This record gives sequence, structure tokens and C-alpha cells, in this order.
Amino acid sequence: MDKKTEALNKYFGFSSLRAYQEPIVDKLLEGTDTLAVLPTGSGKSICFQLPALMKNGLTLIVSPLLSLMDNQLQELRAKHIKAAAAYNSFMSPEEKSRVLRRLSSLKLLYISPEALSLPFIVERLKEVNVVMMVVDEAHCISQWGHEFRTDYLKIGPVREAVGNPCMAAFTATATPEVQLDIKKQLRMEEPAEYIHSVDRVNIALFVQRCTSEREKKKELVRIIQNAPGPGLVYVTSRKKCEELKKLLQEESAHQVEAYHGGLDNEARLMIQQQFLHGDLDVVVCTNSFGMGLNKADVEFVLHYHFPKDAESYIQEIGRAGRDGRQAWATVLYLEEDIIIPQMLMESELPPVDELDAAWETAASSRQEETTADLINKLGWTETAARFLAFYLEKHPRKRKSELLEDLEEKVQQRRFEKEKKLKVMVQWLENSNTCRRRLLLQVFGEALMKRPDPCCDICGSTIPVRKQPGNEKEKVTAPWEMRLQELFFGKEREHE
DNA sequence: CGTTCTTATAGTATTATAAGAACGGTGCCATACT
Repeated sequence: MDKKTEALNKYFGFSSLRAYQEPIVDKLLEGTDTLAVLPTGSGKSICFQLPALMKNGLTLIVSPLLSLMDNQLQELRAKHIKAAAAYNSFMSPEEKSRVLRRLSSLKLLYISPEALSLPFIVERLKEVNVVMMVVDEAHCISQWGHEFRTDYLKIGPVREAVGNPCMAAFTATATPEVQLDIKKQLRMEEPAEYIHSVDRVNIALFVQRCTSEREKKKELVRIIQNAPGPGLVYVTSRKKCEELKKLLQEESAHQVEAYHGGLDNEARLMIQQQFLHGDLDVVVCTNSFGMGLNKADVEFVLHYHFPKDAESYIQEIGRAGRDGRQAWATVLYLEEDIIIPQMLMESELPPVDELDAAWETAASSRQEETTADLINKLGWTETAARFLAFYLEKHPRKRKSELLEDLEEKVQQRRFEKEKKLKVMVQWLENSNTCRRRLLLQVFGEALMKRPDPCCDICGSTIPVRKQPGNEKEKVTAPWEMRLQELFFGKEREHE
């Protein structure tokens, strides 16, 4: 038995890797930069966990959400893998300093891009042997890095600071442009690439054009009444989230809840757990819901508002049909809904005619207060302020005139890129001739090889009805307090 | 850009309608002490 198989067996209890995992593990073992686009729920974490455990030194896993770190750690703990830890703000000061002290005895450290960018963390990492860095959900680099969470763009520089270890990026969805962006930001040079199809053949795709908000609501109610669920309804505002929750609670027999960033952590955890355990049929949510959701039997994803680009769309519908059974996704398309993503996009970028004022403001504040000052003195959104602060930090020595000129161009460039993505999304919705699946795959640089049945509305399919299994397994309902307890304080859970 | 809420006016008791304004998503983060 070779070393790899031995380790696989020892740590994970498997006798062999799946065909697509094998080459990725090999590349990482030999220290080659790797970009992998793999469908969700396909055992991608083992692709980096195994090499990390076999290597001599520390692997950093950059993860976008604390809950994702927590999930993966629970899984590792369940397999009695001890050399793994997280560093994040959810931990007590004691726990944090303990982790930093025992870094050299760890194999895996889960960390957010923000924590990874803290100067004292970088200094500490320089003292230990970092052999590999992994960016999980790497599309976040492109989706969030440029404005919302600019620390995503600092992963590349940190990599260089800690001795340029091997870099791996994993995601389930990336267009060719996003792949390029990931490679550039992470400073990957000629990485090995494993790009799998983003097509989910068991999800049928539909778009239903509506002419008014009222019609859309009626259609929503009709569809949900007839869908046994479980399913998700995506909207782009918190208010709408709550409103539609109420509507569906009144008009359908389903258990319905709303999920968005305005809820506190406890409520969010609760809803996610209830949905996971089958105690909720429908969750009306904003784009905050779904990442890391490990639920196999989601039957449908309904977009009450359409998302701002095709990647978000693929990601969101990808939460359906993980169990391989027939699932469907439908968009209730109302033309004027385009204004919401447009406004949100606009609010992420600095107003071009205030760049001069922003420069003056920044010049008179300390670096760590630049963002706050831009928000308070100029009334900018947090995201726009962060965008500017990041840019100034990156180019500290540029002359004012030159900097403002560059900045304006950069803002226009970003606006252009975002608008283009939105336009592609709308074109997809408006299209009435070409198979939706074919067109969607085109955005990801893929050709449609084989059309599944059902495929999409344009191919003549209608929303499939799932046969209900006659003898559903009995629900085991533990008190909620107990489940929350498990989540906060941990309890070994089995997975897979 | 449309929805939804607030304020203003009309004109006269209680409400009706118009004009104006606000709003619309994603999450992470060392600090105080000698």
C-alpha cells in the first residue's frame, strides 16, 4: 500500500480516492499550485485535507464563514484528527492565544481572510513552516474581494510574506474570467487546473415572466402551494423576505421561515438547523443563506428576485437536488426588478465626483480610521469606503492627481464589469429561443453535451412533480435548546 | 425604477388624495497591561 492510501485509510477510513480527487491530491503533494472547480458536495475537502495531513508543516485554509470553519472542524474531530484548529473571533482570548502558541504542532489552521491579514498574525505565521495555503469557496475572491471584503485581495501578499507556499483554490462555480481573477489575486503561476462542468443535469430550469408585483406574488403562492418542498425562495431585500414569509405562512400549508443578515446569530442557526432537519419546508432568504448548507433533499429553488450575475444564480440553484433526485429552479422574472441589483452595485462603488473630497478626508485621518471617516464625513456606504481605503493603502506613494485619475478609471472599470455581468443575466432571462441550459453553460465557457429530460421551459419541460415516498422515515425531534447547545459547544457528529 | 411609507393640503369631521422621500445584500475584525 502506498503512503497516500495508507494515510487515506488511517485518517478517513477510505480505501481509495475517487477518480477526480486523485490527481488533485497528487499535485498538492508535489507542491504544485492548483485551481479546482468541483461540483458541491463531491468530497472536495478531502482533496486538501489529505495532503495537508501528510505534509510536514502547517496548511492554512482560508474560509469565508465562521460556520464553515466550524463544520469542517467538527467533521475532522469526528474522525479523531487532532492537528486541526481554527483562529477566529468566535473564540475566547485564551483559546486564540493557545492556538497561536501551538501552531507548529498543527497541520491545518482554518482562518478568515480578515484574520489572516492582521499584521501580528502574519508575523506569527512567518515563524512557523507554512507549507500550503488553501482558499475554500475561492469565487469569493472575485465576488467579494474587490469591494465588500477587500482582505480577500491580501491573501496573495500574505502568501509571499510567509515564504510563498504552495497555493490551492477550490470552488464550485467560476466563469473563465473569475478563474483568471482567482489565479491573478493568489499569485498562482501556471497552476494545475481541474475544471469540472457546472451543469447540474437533475435540476430543470424555468423562467416565468410576470408583468406586475401582484402577479408575481400570486404565482409564488400558487407554485409553493403545489410544491411539497423542501425548497428555497431567494429575494434581494430583507423587508421582502419578511413580507413573503408572512404571505406564505398564511396562504400555504407549509412551515415557512425567513432568513437574512438582519437576524441574530442564534435565530439564523436555528432556522438553518430546522431546515436541515426537515422541520421547515420553505426558507425565504437573501443571498446570505446557502453557503455550506449540507442538505441533500432540497427540491426546488425559486427566485422571486433574480440575482445579479450568472455565478450567483448557479450557486443558488445548486443547493437543490444534491441527492441526485429530480429538482427544479424557477425565476419569476419582472423586468423592473433589475433596478435592485443596479442600485446595490452602485452603492458599492465610490461616487466619482466625490473622489477629491475623499482624498482630502483620507489625508487628514489615520490609516485605520480612513474607512470610518469616509462613512461619517462623506456619508459613503461601508463598502464604497472600504474600496477606497484599500486602494489608498495599496498605493501609498502616488501623487494626488495621478492617484485620483487612476482611481476614477478603476471605479468606472468595476462598474463596467459588474454591469456586464448583470446584462448577461438579464439576457439569459429574456432569451426565448435557445435552450436555457445551453445558454447558461455558454457563460461558463462550456458546451451542452447532452440535454437531460426535463431540461428547461424553452425545451418544453414543465415543473416536475416529485413522488412522495410512502413511508417517510420518522422524524426525531430533539428540543431546540439541545441542538443549539450542540452547535455552540460542539458534539461529535457523523458525516457522509 | 417601483413600492411603501410620511407629510401636506383640502376643507370641514372623517377621510381622501396628492406630492415627496426613503429604500433596496453579502461578514469578518487584539487588546490592555506593565
